[in-house]
This record gives sequence, structure tokens and C-alpha cells, in this order.
Amino acid sequence: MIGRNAIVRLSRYKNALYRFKEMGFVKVFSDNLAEAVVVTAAQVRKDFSLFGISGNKRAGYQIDVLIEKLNEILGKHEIQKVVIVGAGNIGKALLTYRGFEKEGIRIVAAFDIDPSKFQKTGKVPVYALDHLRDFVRDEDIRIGILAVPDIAAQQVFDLMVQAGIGGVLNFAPIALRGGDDIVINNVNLELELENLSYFVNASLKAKSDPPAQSGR
Amino acid sequence: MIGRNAIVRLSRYKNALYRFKEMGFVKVFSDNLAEAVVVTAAQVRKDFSLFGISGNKRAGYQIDVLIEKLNEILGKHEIQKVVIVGAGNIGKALLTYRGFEKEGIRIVAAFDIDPSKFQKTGKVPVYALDHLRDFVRDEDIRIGILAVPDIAAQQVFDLMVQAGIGGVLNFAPIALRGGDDIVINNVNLELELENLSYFVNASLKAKSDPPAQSGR
DNA sequence: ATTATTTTGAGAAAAAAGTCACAAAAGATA
DNA sequence: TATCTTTTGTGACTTTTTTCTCAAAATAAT
Repeated sequence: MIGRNAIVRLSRYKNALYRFKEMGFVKVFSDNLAEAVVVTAAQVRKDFSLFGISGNKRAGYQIDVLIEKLNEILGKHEIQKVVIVGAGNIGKALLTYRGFEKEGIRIVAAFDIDPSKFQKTGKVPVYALDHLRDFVRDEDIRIGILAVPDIAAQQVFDLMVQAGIGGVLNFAPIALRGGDDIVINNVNLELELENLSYFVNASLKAKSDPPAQSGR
Repeated sequence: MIGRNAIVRLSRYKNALYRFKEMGFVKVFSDNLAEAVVVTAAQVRKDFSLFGISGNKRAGYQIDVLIEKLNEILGKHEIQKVVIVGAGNIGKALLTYRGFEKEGIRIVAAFDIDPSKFQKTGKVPVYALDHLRDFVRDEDIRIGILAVPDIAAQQVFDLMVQAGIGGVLNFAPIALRGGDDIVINNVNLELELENLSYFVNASLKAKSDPPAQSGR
């Protein structure tokens, strides 16, 4: 089984490749990508070989071909339809977030329990949560974003599972239970800030401490 | 040096501990925490021993003491003041996001270049970006959230570095450059969805393929 | 007080992730 | 054409992370 980090790197390679392409390049070498993504060149080649991607000795990799292959691996050969569950604070912000488009991600609908949030005519409609199941079935939705308050998160997640969603991007700062057959990625802002806080402190401490080798 | 994942686990243990405490428990065993966070009990104990946290044989760990120690490690002994740079879509959502409070994180101000976003009197004021530097100095801000459009991200990041911020939570889907002395955590939603997409596909594929051992 | 049971702490082992190093391929150069 | 140079692909190695195992400690039971 392939680890999450390897897949994250593939996404980064892909993004870097688009940038190279925009700059007019046609081919890249593993060390170009390595520099762009801040990993070693060997890592780049290892990652590629893991997925059976090969280049040409002395001629590197054809950017177009590489992008194509990465997109296929990452399941980006078709528009990725995504629903948002929870049209509150964060849900609404994501509804209007423009960054998804250029990545082939389309937010097709949102769902909420609060009727005051319903909006059947907007660019992206907001429906009643009851409709989730049918919508997911009819539109063949694979991925949902869970953006409800933490108290409701587990319950709403269960609905998503029942609706047949295959993957959830979870914004609620709790660990979702019972998702053995469903892929979960968590975005936990509190945790990210806490983490940052640790490493900032650690780096401040390292700076104020005398360096080990010249400690006299 | 301690890895990010270990610190993420510490945060999770801490969150689980608060839940245990709320339920009225006074002590926990490594396997309780392990279950709550979905890791092995040995992992929990290893993590603790990494930070010199020890419990009592046969009596486990005192929840209050443990929370206290984790909070200290994670730098949560005092309110964490955070600024948001970029009062657009996501920035605004974070301004009103309630989840930070209970984690001891306080959004103290936001900054933007667009005067129409300024709001000096709100619960959380929105100032001109020019004021960032002084504010960071005067208020001793360590951490900032970067939530500006990707085209502006690098430039605004540079301002944050100059302002003396120690850590940045970056929402722009680009790799920030030149932050050797600053800690960066990225929240890349496009990448998360892409990642989800891969693993959902992989798990669908695994299900439709015949299991290896009964392949006949 | 003795014995039984439970749980930690830590060293050893295993697994996973990442790096190194170099033969081989292929383009470039003479 | 022959030689030189560059860059891949991969097997061996290293490092990091995780799991296993079990003696020792501490509580509980008899």
C-alpha cells in the first residue's frame, strides 16, 4: 500500500509541472522537480518508479506525458464533483472559493438542515440534508466536504456514509467513527495552529540555546 | 528532532483527554488513549516517553497531570494570539469561526489591502496591511494565517516574515519561498481533495478486484 | 503477607520511508 | 563512428518510525 505522503508529493510534482509548462518548458529532469518540490532527485525518481512512470535517460521526462500520467493516477481525468454538507461559516466560504475550478474540482451542491440556508436557485444550490442520499446516488458523487459544527459532525457523517459517499474531507475537529469503508481526510485548523505553535516555540528555543558544537 | 506526526498525535491525545475528563474519568491507560486516537498503546507510551512523560505502572496516567504536561509541550499555557492576513472569502470565515476559542486561540486582528474590508470597530478589527509590522511588534504576535489569493501570497508572506512572525498557516495553494527562519504549515484544500480522490479510487479498485487469497 | 494481575517503560525487532551510488542507456560532441 | 557526458532506474544501504516483548513496578485479591 502506498502512503499518503507519496501521493501528496505526486500532487506537488503535478503542480510544479504545470508551472514549468507555463514557462514554456517541454521536458524536465528529476532534479528540476526535486528543487521545485523541495525533495531529493532520488525521491522523485523513486516515486515515479513506484507508479511505473519512466523517463528517458539523458533526456528526462516529457512534461505533457508526465502531467497526463500523474492526472490519471490522481483520478483527475474527469471533473471531480464534490458536495458540501453544512452551509455555515466555512461551508459558505468554500461554496464561493474560486481555487477549486482550475483543479478540476466542482462543488455541485451544498446541504444543510437549516431551511433559512436553502437556496435552490443559486450558482451552487443549497438543499435540505434529506436530499443528500438521492443526490449522491443520482449524480454519482464520490466525495463530500463535512463542514458542520462538531456536535453534529458524527451524525451527519453517518448520513454521508449511508448516502454512499466514498471519501470525506472533514473540517470538524473530532475523530469520525465507523468509517471503515470510507476514506477520511481531516482539516483541523485548531490542530494546525497548535502544531505551528509547538514548532515556532521549538525553533525559538533552538535559536536562543547555544549551538552544540560551539558550546563553551 | 521530533517529527510533525508525533506532535499531531500529542494534540489528539490532549483532545481525547479532555473528553475523558468531561466523562468524569480521572485516570487513563495507554490503551484507552490508543483506542480514542486510533493508534497502538505502545505508540502512545513511546510518544510520552519521547517527551519524558511517565505514568504509574498499573495505575496508568492521571488525566489532569497529563493534560497539563501536553499543554505545556504544545505551548498552550497561555492564550495564543493569531492574526489573519487577507480578509476575503476564507479569511472572513475564519474571523467568525467559533472553534478557536475553546482551544485557547484568539484571532486578535485581520489585515487586508482593500480599504473596503477595513473595520476598526468590529469584534475583531480589520486593519490596513501597512499596520501589520507595528501590530506584530506591539502585540508580540507569533503566528499568522495567510489567506490571500495565490498571486499575492508570496509577496504578503514576505511582509509577514519582515514583520517578525514566527509561524504561518498558509491557505494559498502554492509553496512559499524563503521561509528558512519561519515555520510554515500548509492547508491546501485542492490537494486534500485530490488526495482523497486517489484513495477513494484506490479503495474502490481494491473492492472490485478479486481478493488475492481466494483468486480462483 | 503472599500471590496474582495489570500496566508501564524501554530495548530489540520489524517495517516503512528516504538516500546513496552506480551501471546502463541515450543524447551530445568530436 | 567513437567517445564523452548526462541522467535515469534500481538495488543496497541508512534512517526514521512503529510495533513487539517482557522485566519490573504497583495495585488488587486472597
